[in-house]
Amino acid sequence: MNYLYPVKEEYLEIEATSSSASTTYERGSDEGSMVVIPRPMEGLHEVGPPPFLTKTYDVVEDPTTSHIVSWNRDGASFVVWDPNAFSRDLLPRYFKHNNFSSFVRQLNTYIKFLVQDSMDLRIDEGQE
Amino acid sequence: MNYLYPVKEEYLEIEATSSSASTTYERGSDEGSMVVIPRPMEGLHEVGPPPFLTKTYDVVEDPTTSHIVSWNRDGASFVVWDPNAFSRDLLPRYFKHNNFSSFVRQLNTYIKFLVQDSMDLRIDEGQE
Amino acid sequence: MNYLYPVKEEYLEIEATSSSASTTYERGSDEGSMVVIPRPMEGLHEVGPPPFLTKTYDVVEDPTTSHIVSWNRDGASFVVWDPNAFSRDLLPRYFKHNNFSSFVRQLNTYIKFLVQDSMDLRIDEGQE
DNA sequence: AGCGTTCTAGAATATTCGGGG
DNA sequence: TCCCCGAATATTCTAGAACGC
Repeated sequence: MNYLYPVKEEYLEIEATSSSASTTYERGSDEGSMVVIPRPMEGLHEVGPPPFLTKTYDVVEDPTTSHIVSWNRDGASFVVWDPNAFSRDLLPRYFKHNNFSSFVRQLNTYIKFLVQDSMDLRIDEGQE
Repeated sequence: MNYLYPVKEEYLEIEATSSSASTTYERGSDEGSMVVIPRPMEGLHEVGPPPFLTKTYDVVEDPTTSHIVSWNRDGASFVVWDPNAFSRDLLPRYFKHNNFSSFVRQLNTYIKFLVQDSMDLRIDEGQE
Repeated sequence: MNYLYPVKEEYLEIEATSSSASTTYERGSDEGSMVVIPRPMEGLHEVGPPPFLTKTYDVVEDPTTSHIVSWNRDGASFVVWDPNAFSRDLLPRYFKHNNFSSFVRQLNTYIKFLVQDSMDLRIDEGQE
């Protein structure tokens, strides 16, 4: 029922640099949401989740850049610890831009699809 | 009889200096797909796969040009590592043109025939 | 205010070894077309031509890259002498991609807006 | 009678910009 | 630039249509 878009497991290599404020984006409060949902075979034209979500998942998941962005302790949100490095170094690796606001615009676009039933969405400020 | 399952994914490096862009097309996961159907003599009008697919299979298979185009690691897709060389050097060997877009048009045409019952679809990215 | 009249024709030499294919796109026959509209201060929201058209005009105008793309002799069209170099080297300078097909898609999109009253349309072919 | 090649357009997602909470 | 959203343009992928052979 309330689940996130089915996401395929994919891993990419990344790296990063440093500094500044941080922002937290929340996802469903119910435990391990945004996990990979198995896809039934009968869906011929089943498509994966939107590229934006898989890319976002990938960049957050990447352990080599967890000092820039990572899942929160509860696993229900992710935190951008270093927006500058995130914009400058990480975004161009996944998207055709390096604007934090463009990333947020997409996030807001897909939140509505991710929110099922009663999912919360909240933005927190993180501290270095 | 799933020959090939080509699909849409293109990986681009903006700072291309010579030939950095690569394109991935998929095929069915079952091994040995896109084989030529044996034609018994009495079956005069039996036909093999469409010429486009056999040609595509041939060019992807050719080990001497694997630096330009080759099967992906998983064998479920093929990657055009060097679209420029692919268009310029390989397409004319098999087709009456050297336009990448014409090749893609044909790929899209045959996707519908290639899609069978329960094929998986997966996108991989190639790196230079 | 007919800026440009891009159109469809592609001339290809099959035996291309490095960069032999060329493509011609047309513009209106009236001189000085596709100029930037001057913006007076009071017209805060006055807009010039669509970014795509100004960028296209710029790249065609640039005398340092006329061996890759330039106006045709009659000035009514422009020719992409070297599509490979155009895609690889020039497109990324102006756009967020290096795909010739994406450029062509935009051209086709703006054709409808560029066509005015009774503009002539003519296709020329360029030779290396 | 398709099959191939070309040109153009539809559709979906992505990026930018600006306005209203 | 705090956050979210609508809208316009951009980029990608796929398909329609015309034409030739």
